Amino acid sequence: MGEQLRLPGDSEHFSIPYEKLLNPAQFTAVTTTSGPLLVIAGAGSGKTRTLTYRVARLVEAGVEPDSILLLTFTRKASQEMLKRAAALLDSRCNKVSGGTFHSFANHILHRFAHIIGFENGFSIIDRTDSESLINIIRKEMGFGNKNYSFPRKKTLINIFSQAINKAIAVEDIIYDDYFQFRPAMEDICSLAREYKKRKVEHRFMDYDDLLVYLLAILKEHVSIREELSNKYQYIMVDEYQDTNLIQSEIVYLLAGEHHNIMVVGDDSQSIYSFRGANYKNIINFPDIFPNTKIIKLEENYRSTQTILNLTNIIIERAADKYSKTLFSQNRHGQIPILALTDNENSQSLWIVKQIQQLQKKGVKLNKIAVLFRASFHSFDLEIELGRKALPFVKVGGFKFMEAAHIKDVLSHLKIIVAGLDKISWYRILLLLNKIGPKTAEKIYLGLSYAGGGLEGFLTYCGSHKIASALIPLKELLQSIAPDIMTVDQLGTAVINYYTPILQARYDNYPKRMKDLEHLLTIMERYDSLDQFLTDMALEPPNTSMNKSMVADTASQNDKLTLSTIHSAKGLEWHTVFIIWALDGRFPSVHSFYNDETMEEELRLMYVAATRACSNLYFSCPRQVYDRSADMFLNQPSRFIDQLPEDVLKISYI
DNA sequence: CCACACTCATTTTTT
DNA sequence: ATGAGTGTGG
Repeated sequence: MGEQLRLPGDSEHFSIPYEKLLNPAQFTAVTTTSGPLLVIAGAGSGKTRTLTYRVARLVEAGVEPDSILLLTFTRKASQEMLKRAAALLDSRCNKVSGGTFHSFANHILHRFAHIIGFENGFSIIDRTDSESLINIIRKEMGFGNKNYSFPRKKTLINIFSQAINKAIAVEDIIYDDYFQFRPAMEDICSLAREYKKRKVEHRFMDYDDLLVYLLAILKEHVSIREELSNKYQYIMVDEYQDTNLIQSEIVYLLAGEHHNIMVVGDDSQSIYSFRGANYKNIINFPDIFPNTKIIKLEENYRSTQTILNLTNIIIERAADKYSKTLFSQNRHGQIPILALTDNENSQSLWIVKQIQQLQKKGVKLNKIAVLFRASFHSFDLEIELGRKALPFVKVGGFKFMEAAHIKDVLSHLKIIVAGLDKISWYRILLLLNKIGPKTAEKIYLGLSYAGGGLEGFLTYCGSHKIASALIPLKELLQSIAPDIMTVDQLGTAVINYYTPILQARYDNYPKRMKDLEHLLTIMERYDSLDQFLTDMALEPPNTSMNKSMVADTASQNDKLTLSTIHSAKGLEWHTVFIIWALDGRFPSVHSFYNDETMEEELRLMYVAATRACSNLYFSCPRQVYDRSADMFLNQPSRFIDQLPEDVLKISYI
């Protein structure tokens, strides 16, 4: 265990001077290539750097690139790391297997789909699709019309998803966390069963299914598990604190044959429990893999010591953690400031003023970020920024792929690939005049009776009234030849057809039209419609502007960032503003009576504050009334309240 | 019976 | 900016 990989040459023959370029802890992490390894990487401690060098090291030592598996939180992260590794060493690093758990699962399941009963493949449905399907079923089964309250579709999918990701029965989730829906328990459970059944019938997989089926295959088919484990001889998992139970089991089985498994993470930065992430995975890792070597990276290369003094205090209050204290060589810096303002708007104005002053001092806008707990927290600020013509990009919150008009266009494309996709047919049909839910159901039944797909639909004839309503759609689908047309030709055809509908439905259609043009430019890069749709479900672009596609002029790149804290994970800025640092907003009132949720809010504040390199500001209005909780919020966030003057300065605006 | 226009409420975080 | 619920009119 812990023995170093020795291959022809040994260390003096490595072309990269690892020892010189890394600090001692990083160097040990990079050169410990066999056996289980847990790296606790504090914020800004060079985690990405360590992973990158480790990939290069393995490849340089002669390991086949595609037998290295690098699992990351976003595909962007893995591409970035492999790109950097390739720049360090050579292009072999680009052949390393990598991606998110979900994209990896998709890749494997594609190969073994027949084993789990998906002989004809499957398509991936995103969260909104799941919601629509649940809603369709709910209406069919007549739930929600009774005298007790029934959860809305968002809540339902949350319940189902938590049940799966935490391996808890739906009944128990309701009993523990959704007490108000206990009268509807029976209905909810049968809805859950029906949802599961319906997904199989339609060959749909939601995000959770990807992981569940992968785990099932690994568990039940020893030969496949061994084959995969032998193929992926070196496994690395980034952001391990945000994995859930299923993911940790997948990792365990994949590493089963060799235990060459390195996980990197920071239990203090676990912020995804709402989707089943469990920071205990990282705490328990050494128990699951005996003889785990543990390395802590504690030197911070990002922030000044004045910022770390504050963040260390914040995280000290966390109950259960690998204790670590970050330190920086950068001793001097400005003490973080908490600004108390009269109300929400004066908070926005204060932020704008600070940003303008920073600009005068020569700080570029793209070095500044405003972070917040929930995406609607920035609405007022967005208006003020607009007034002062300060350009910004917003990350997180409402997503490009979830906008109604994008989903509309995608639905038309989906029925070309999967002719019986009920979710998409519904969506398309409801766009037409004279067609509501009932008629849509009728048409759907008719076209599936006729064999489904384009042909089924084209041969379907309903009553006169229905037939005339369907004429434009039939014309579109008649003109489409999926085998001959390119992906963007198909997209163009659909968008041309959809444009009049868009104009009739939305006052702001020019803006939405631009989004559709953007969608087309993405489609141009694909030569398989199926692949395009899969990627849109698995790795949707999360801002409406894709940086790599815009010419890199200085002015276009120099924008302020507005971001949810979740979306800011792993990033850093010269100056960071954390707005709404108000007790009740952050932490949110929803977490007041739940210790575990409160702990997570604390970690979230830690993540936010550790994004800052030089300047860190908090702000909050002195008092606001919260209607839903029926209380006045008038205390700064408990995570930064009552701190000594030399750690946090308070400023009354 | 069914579509549609209108109202009101409601928003944590996301692969 | 959407979703659910309600009343009207076809």
